[in-house]
This record gives sequence, C-alpha cells and structure tokens, in this order.
Amino acid sequence: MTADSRKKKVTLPDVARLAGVSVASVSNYLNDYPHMSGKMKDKIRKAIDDLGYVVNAPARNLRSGRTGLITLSIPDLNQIYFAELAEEIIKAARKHGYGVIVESTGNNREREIASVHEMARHMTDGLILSPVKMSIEDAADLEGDFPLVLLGERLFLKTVPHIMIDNENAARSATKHLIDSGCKNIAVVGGTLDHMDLSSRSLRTHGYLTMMRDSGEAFDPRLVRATGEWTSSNGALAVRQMYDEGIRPDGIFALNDLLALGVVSELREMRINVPNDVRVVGFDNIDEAQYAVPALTTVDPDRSSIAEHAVSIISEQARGNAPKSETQLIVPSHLICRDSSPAD
Amino acid sequence: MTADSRKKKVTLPDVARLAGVSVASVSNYLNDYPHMSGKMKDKIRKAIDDLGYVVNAPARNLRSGRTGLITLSIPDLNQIYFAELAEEIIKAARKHGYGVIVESTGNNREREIASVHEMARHMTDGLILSPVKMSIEDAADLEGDFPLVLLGERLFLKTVPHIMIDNENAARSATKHLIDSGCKNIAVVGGTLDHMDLSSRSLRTHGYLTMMRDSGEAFDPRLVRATGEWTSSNGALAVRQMYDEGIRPDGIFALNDLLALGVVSELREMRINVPNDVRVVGFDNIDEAQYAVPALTTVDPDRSSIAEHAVSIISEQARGNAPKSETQLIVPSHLICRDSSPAD
DNA sequence: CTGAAAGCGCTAACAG
DNA sequence: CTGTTAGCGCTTTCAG
Repeated sequence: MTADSRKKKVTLPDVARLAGVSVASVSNYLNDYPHMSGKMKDKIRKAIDDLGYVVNAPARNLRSGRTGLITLSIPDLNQIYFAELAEEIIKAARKHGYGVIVESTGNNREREIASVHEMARHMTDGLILSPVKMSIEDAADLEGDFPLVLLGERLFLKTVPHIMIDNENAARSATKHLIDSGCKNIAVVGGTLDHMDLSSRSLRTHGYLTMMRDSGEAFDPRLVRATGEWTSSNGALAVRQMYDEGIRPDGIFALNDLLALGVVSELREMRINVPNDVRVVGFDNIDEAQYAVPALTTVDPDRSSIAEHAVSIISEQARGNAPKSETQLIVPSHLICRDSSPAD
Repeated sequence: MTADSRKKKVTLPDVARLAGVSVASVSNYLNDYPHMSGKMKDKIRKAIDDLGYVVNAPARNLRSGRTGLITLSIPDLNQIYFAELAEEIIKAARKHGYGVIVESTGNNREREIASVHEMARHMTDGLILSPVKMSIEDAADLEGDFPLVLLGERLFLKTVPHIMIDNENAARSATKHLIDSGCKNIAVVGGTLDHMDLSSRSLRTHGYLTMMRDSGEAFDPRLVRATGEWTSSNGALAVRQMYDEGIRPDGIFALNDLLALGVVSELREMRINVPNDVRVVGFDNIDEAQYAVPALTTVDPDRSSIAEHAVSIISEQARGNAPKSETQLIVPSHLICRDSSPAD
C-alpha cells in the first residue's frame, strides 16, 4: 500500500475493472479463496497495488456479520496486572486476526454491565470481560447468545465460559516453596481470615492455610496480615506493624507483587536481609518483579496462556461453534524463583 | 435494552412498522434529529424498547463513513507510562463518544508503520500514534489525509499534529526544586551527555544542565549517570556505582519514576535517609509513585490533558475540520512534591 | 415535520 | 475455476 492510497476512494469494482476480472474474483482473492489460478492472482494483486486499493471494513462487516474486533473490558489499565493482561490479549488477538477495543470500567458495576451492551453497539465479535463489581444478580445481562468469556474468579455462571487463575494451588506452591526452604514462620501479607469467599484474597489465603496445615506447620493467626488496597505502601506498613507487634517471620508470602515490593523495601530499611533473614514471595509476576532489587520470587499466572485461551474461545464462538458447555478453565500458574527467595 | 435483545435480529424497519412510522423517522430519532414531535419520539422509544432493538454498527458505518472508533498505537502496555496514558485516552475517548482500539507495536518500526495501514483496514476514524522507532524516512507513510496525531518528541513533521510533554522545562523545574531546597550536588540518573537529540533522555538532561548553569551551580559531568533501560534495578545500580566512585550527591533527579524507585531503594539500603540526606525527584508520576515509601516527588506530565487534546484533535479532523496547520502542542507538566523531596 | 426510495461497498449464493 | 446478482441495515436526499 502506498501513502496516497486514501486520496480517492477506490472500490472493489474498480479493481475488477482494471484487472479485467469479476468482482467476485477480487473478493475471493481478498478472502484467500483457496482455488485460484496464479495468473489471476497476479493480475488482481497488480491492480490493487496500482490503485492503492484498501477494503472498506464496514461494508465487509455489514455483509459478513463479523468485524474482526473483540472488546476487552477490564477495571483499570493503571493497575499493572490488568495492563499486562491487556498486552497479552492484544498480542493473542493479533495472532488470531482480531483487533481489540479496550474498555476501562473503573471498578464500576454500571460500566461493567454497560460494556456488555456497548459491545453490541460497536458490533464486536465478542467480549472478554473481567468483572470485579458485577454480582450474580446481574447474570441476566450476560445471557445473550453472543461470544463472551469471563476472566477472574468472581461470578460463576455455568452458562458462560470462564477462565481463571489457579489461585489456591499457586498459593500452595508459594507456601510450600517457603516451607521447603526451611521457613518456620511464614506470614501472608494481604491475606484475610474473615468471610472467605471466591476472591483472590480468600483463595490465596486459603491455599496458604491448607498448605501450612498439610505440612504440619503450626498455625499462628497473627501471621495473616490483612491490608487495605494491595499497594507497596500497604505492604511496607504490614511489615512494620508485624515487627512492632513482636512477630518475627522468616518467610513472607505477599499476595501480589506490589505488596511484595513494599515488604522487601521495608525489610531492607530495617536492615533485615532478603532472602537470608527473611524470604519473600510475591504473586503476579509483573514486569517490575524481575527488575526489583532483589529480583522477586513470584507466582507467574501465565497471562499469555490466559489470553490465548480467551481469544480462542471467542474466536470459536464467533465462527458459530457453540462453546463447549461449561467451559470453566483453570490456567495453571507456576512459581518463578529469583533472588528474594531462590530455589534451593 | 433487555438481556435478550440479541436473540433475534431486529432491524430498523421492524421498529418503524411497530411504531407505525417511517424508517426515516426512526433513523432521525436515533441520530437525535432536533425537530421531532414528542409523541412520535415516545412511539419510537416504546417500539425500540419492546423489540429490544440495537442499531447495527457496520450498516451505520457503511452509510455514514464513520465508525466511532479510534486507534491508539503505543509501544507496550507493560510499560506503566503507556498503560496509564492508554487509560487516559480511553477515558477521553469515551467522553467524546469514541471507542478505542489499542494496538501494541512492541517497539518495532514495522509494526508502527503497519498500524497506520491497519487503521485503514479497520476503518477507524483516526489514529493516535506514539512512535518510538519510526524515523523521518518513514514520513511518507503518514502523508495520507486521515486524522492522525503523534504523541511524544520523536519525529517532527510540520504536516502532522503533534502533542508533546515539555520535557525540558519539566526537567528544569525538577532541578530548580532541588537547587532551591539547598542541594549542592545534584545527580541525574538516566541522563546522557552524548549525542544530544530529541529523545526524552536528551531533553530532560538538557533541562537539568541549563538549569544548573542558569543557577550558577558548578557542573560536574560525573553527576550525569547514564543507565541502560529505565528500570528500577538500573536506578539502584547507578546509585551504587556513584557511591563506589566516591561521588556524594545530596539530590538526585531520576529521569523516570522507575529509576527513582530503584534509586530510593538503594539509598535506603545504604542507610542514607531520603529526603534528609539525599532528596530524590522522579518523572512521570506513575500510580505507584504515590504509594512508594517514601512517596515520590515527581513530574506529572498531565496525561489526562495530553489525552484530551489528542482525542479532540482526532475528533475535529474526523468531522472534516482541517487540523489547524502545524499543530505542535506542548502540554505543560508540573512538579508534585511528596516525601522524597518535600516542598520547602 | 414525515415518508419513499436510492444506494454505501462488499460477500455469498448460484449458475456457468 | 469465474461471473452475475441480490441484498446486508442504515442514512439521506428529496418530495410531500
């Protein structure tokens, strides 16, 4: 395509005329119709180049009923985890020939619901939704028969494909890694013992608890440190409070990397060596984890695999293949050992 | 709109029939045609609700020539700065009634160029491009007459609207803030003295240099610390090396927040108090800056204003208003003082 | 202020 | 393997 291709509107019939073939052949060519003579292809290719022809997407979409676009609806790109997830989804989508409209719902229930309807308005071929505020009462909004995939652990609907991280097992691995490394007092920063539900917070805490129990470790509820938002300042605060209370962990499992970063920073400030005095493990494997000093041992949720599955499912549904009923995919994650708690 | 609105395809004529009016009236209604009787509006609204009608975007687009979509092409959502910029652009776009297709070019020249052409393929109404690898030789690719805005300091084309951060003045303010706070030995981490060009690195370093000179501060080239990628580990490394060389700054201007985070972390590790012993100022005001401990003093590039301008310009161009020739907008940024170097 | 009719540019039958 | 034709669903003149 040349730079001036958009100067004048060139239509498919124009190409057909110049190439001396029918519009159908040009259309076939554009859609990679398998059976076509080489010379015809050449003629068409040349005509397209000469005219600087570009297909008109809306016309194609109108006719074909598909747009080649999917909507990704996430809470907030400022949250690194979601930004990195979006990056992977965009990559996976490109591989499948899709573009991605990114919608940011800002942790707002109305906007989450609205994104379902917006999708129809933009006529995208599907929606990948990461709901954080919608509840089971809003399920009706997801009942349309359009391609939809839910991400995350909230909101279980048997009728809608759902992809999640294996929060509990990942937390178990992280905890086991610390136990196996000889830690005797393992704290969970960001955890909770209250109202266990299906949130990451609860699932990860639960994984920690069961692994502690399975390993015969003594359970000290004071080692479960609740925090507010999972930010590095709250991670630092949790450590400070723990030490103020006289608690001396030798391993800390922070429920996400931001918390872990704050934990490490506070420990260093307190002249406590990581990993020699206290080992630290995070969760998410955000980009920054590898650049931190010390580099962070953390759970990699395998975002690229989540993304690949999400896009595949949408793609399958969009081309009419009914979603395998009850698609509830749990993507395995794995621990990445770095300096904050090296493998043995 | 009800949840079952997509069950069966409902078209505009269906609505017209049920409402007992013409299709044109329905169309007018949908497009907020100003002159229309209240009762007609009511009839149409009711018919739309009853049928659960949703406009078909491609058809509308085909006819109107617009899609209500703009493409945002940035290097990488894993880079926090760009993720936060994307978030702002999505917000601004929503306000203007646009959806945003996010394309990630992965610091790849070919993909940057491709995104210009992709836009035509998806028929978006405009492109906001943040080029990092394209060079002036690729200018021809930007010559089409489609709505386009460039973000960032690279690649100057008088013919294309361009929005940039005021890197140099921002760096001057940051430096001045440190000088006014009594710092005598101010280091720049991430800076360079080689081949000054139009990169952020050069412009920010230059701002630092001129402010040092204007303030009559002695210039010590050893205070300009080059780094590789702007990551926190490289920030930490730069500090370590500086001290190993016997250099003792009392103020550090890190050219982005990630570097600054590394700088602070290393200083704390070295038992050097921030801000009492050494003040630290960053650049970008990423979300994390406010949660760091100590919270980071940094330059806020005013992403929301950049986003608003970018979307407005696209919107204007898309509705046919020629871009004011030579739109080269420089968005003023300002310093946000937090704990790492409080205001006096 | 409302209705009838003419396509926007393309694809998918279907016929050759 | 290639050509003809009939719309996809909507907006927009242009009359009434």
